[in-house]
Amino acid sequence: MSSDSSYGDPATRSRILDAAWELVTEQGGRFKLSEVAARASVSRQAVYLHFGDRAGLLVALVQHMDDTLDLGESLARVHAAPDGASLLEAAMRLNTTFWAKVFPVAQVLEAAQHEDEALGAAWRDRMRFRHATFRAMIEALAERGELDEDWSIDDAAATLYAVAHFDTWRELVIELDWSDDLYIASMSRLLRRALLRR
Amino acid sequence: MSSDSSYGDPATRSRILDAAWELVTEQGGRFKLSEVAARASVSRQAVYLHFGDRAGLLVALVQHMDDTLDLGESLARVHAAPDGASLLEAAMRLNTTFWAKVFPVAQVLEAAQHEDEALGAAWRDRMRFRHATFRAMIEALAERGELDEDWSIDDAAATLYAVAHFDTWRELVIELDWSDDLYIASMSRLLRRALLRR
DNA sequence: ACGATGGTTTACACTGTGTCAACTGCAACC
DNA sequence: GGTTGCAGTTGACACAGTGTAAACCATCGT
Repeated sequence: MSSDSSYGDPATRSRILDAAWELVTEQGGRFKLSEVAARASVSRQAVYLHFGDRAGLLVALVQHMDDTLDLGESLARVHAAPDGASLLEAAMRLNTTFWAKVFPVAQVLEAAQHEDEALGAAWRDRMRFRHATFRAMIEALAERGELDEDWSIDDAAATLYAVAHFDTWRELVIELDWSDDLYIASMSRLLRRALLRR
Repeated sequence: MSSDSSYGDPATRSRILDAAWELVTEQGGRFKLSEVAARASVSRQAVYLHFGDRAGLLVALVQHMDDTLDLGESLARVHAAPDGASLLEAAMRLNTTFWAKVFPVAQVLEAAQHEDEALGAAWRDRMRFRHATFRAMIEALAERGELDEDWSIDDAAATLYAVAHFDTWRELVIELDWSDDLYIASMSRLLRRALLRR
């Protein structure tokens, strides 16, 4: 059972987490806990002491994902955009750098979320946070009168969130080998035309 | 290794496949081959004889996915739409019924595609087919002069494909609990405004 | 000197995958 | 009618990876 959330030396915990991150990046979901331990120069049991079990480690990885990326600052810059079109473009630029950084891990976590209760909850929680930030953007647009009246705030926010989600990015940038610029250009064109008042 | 593609009685093979489909629907990726065998009233070894290994079974499931859904007819109806807006709406209607049917299985397959070479190839192949059908729609729009000149055919097709992909649908309909109608309305509004000439 | 804390080492039980070999049941076929 | 061959069964086994348990060691604060 995914036990103790805080146990032992934080430094050790962090080394295990980093090792796990690397291994997931390299091998996807097939990584073994013994490998994680070896990579972190720690016994396999230390992993169990810190994270309880495999799922517990993955849950910790979800947190780690956001911690390494200080989104606060970047988001502030997005919100500073002068008009709707450039706000959407800035959002898509942040989006692609975000996914580029976390994508190997995000892929595994999203896949594994249905195998474990706690992991699913942690992942959904992060996604709710994302949804909220996109909603804030839509609200800003609406307040400035830039959101087209065809859209309700709820629907626009959800649509933006869903379209900016992981898989869409992965299909375009990874599978179809799009450049960041092409992704940013196409997605912001899509969103600008769809959401903004003409 | 994922051996013989054709061995033994097709009826037995089909029963195993159906059993696997059911179990994936119920339990996601956690299903055991022994359960599949039991459900199909067949020995566990029969599963190995027919599909080689776990991955081989999943690959067969990918095919099974499209076989059970005769898309040809539905696609013809979509293409019969009189104008761009109704074509996009019909496409999104087909899209939501399609994903609704296959989503538990698609979820597992998409997640597992990175664990196995052959499975990944099979899945990518199906997705390439999807991409091609969406591209055909964009080409039809372009020929009728309904595609806005802001878009190249390639970019429009890829964007449409990516936006209509599995995850976007899942986030909206499953996670946010949208109705089919709301999905269809929002997505076709998004696409109509973004892609069609004003 | 002492006990608590953080970690190691060794050992083991359990589950699910994949493989093997020997056997059965049932056709079709000369 | 016996032979051949295919489809599937049965039972046994090796192997990997997860998770648990107990005994042990090192170090630090008091």
